[in-house]
Amino acid sequence: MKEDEPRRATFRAVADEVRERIKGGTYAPGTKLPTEGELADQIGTNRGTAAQALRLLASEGLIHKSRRGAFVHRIVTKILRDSTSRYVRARREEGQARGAFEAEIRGLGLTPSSVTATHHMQPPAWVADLLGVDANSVSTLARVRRMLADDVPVQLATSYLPLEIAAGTRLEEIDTGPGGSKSRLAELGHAQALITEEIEVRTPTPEEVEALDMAEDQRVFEIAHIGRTEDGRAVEVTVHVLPTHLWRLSYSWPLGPTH
Amino acid sequence: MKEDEPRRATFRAVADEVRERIKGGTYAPGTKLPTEGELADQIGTNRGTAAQALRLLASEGLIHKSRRGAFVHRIVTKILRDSTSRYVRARREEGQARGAFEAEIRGLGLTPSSVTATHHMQPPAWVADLLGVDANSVSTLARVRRMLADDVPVQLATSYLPLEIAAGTRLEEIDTGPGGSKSRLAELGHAQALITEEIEVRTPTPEEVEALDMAEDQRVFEIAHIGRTEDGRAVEVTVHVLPTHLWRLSYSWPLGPTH
DNA sequence: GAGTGGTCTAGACCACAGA
DNA sequence: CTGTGGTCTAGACCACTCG
Repeated sequence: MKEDEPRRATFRAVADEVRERIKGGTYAPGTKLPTEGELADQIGTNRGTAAQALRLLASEGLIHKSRRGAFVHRIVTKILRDSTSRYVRARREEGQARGAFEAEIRGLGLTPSSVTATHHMQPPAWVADLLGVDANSVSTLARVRRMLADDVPVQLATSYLPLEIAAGTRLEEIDTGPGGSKSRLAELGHAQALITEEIEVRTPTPEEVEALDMAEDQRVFEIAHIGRTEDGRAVEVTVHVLPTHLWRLSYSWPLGPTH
Repeated sequence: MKEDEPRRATFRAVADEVRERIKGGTYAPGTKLPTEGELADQIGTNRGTAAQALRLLASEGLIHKSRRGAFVHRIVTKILRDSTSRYVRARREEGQARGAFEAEIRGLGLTPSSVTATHHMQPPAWVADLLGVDANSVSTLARVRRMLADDVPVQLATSYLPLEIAAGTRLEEIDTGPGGSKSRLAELGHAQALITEEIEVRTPTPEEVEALDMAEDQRVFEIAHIGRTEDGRAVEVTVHVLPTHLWRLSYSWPLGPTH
């Protein structure tokens, strides 16, 4: 025998077991799981090991822990963010007013909601650099959104727009109207022609843990979305933060001749 | 006082401290860190807590643990994978022969290398479905690659090509020649016109933990890359697996009129 | 006040790698 | 053989939430 299995650690085996039950439907979404103590008794180990198993599942986003106990996460499927088509007008109108996000959530049979706030603020240095505005003064309008699906927070997004463009326009209002901010920018003479998105995965900040109701050892996508006009000037920078266990991202593009 | 800080857990504080030293350069890449026992003594706690701190850093990909101790990871920067431009001919030739990957790694001053193998194999069901081949027989050519940067494994990729297209061609060979498999497919009358990439983040499988030399609680990007011809037929499916702590992804695309 | 998870302590045994 | 991390045990105290 060439392969001697190194023995599956107890906490991993327990996690595997519970994971199967969740994916198999034995534990439905929203169900309360056994407490750490109960689980420890059931599997004949101590609380520390049971806790380790649950922590593993929580870090994967399968379960949600609170002071009241551990529960199967209410959203088990992944939401698709089709980045390429979500800014196309026809697509945005499918889901009505608030745009691409609503369509994405309704597509799963969930109910979207969101809270938006706007501020005038000093932008992060890298954003100021991109937008060509002053990094040391209040030079941008920030549109901050928190989005939910069936009351589960699923995304945070902050858009930065140069105040010299956005000040006093409908972009300052909570509802930017049909087509959203991209349409308003276009009307103001700043139609976007090229989009770039850069994606990283990292651990959430304490604020994100709070706002997205997640565990510190989960991960988020940080998507830096940059909109540029025909002449190459960046007129919008949006930072999207999404728990990785809730989303799939999709991109499509045409490929020119390869030879 | 409205905000009473809930006290930073010891293991998090220790992790913060070590993280700072790594990012600040006090601990250079490749340096050996204190052992769990030493660390515990230094901070006046026990081994379990020190281990918890190091485990946190390892899960972030900042350090690498082995039986010989914990070391600062040899690659601290993130490698940029510019998905949109990496398949453009001009870009691929910058880095020479093996294509986009070489350019990405050399751009960071690292030395790329890779190992490739090819097999005839039965494809996963979803791949068979996309390619329109039989899921229950040996219907695809699989090109399996393991890529390294300065001897650190950084990516696994498996390409599936329909055997009816690839059998007996240069696509079966280890080196597919200038321009890579996309160019060979084009020469065979299957030029790709539309690319789709779908991205998820998940925990690595045991095989990936082994092949990528990572910890079980780190994360990988799984990128499903699909190449379609002008008439919409999928002729190539490649699954890329990349540790999230080593890569940034970038996509760009033109935006049509928004109003 | 009782239940629950978050964290810490102070031990223990094991497998594996290097000397 | 020795040092190291991987894991487990069996306790403990705390803060928060609920009834």
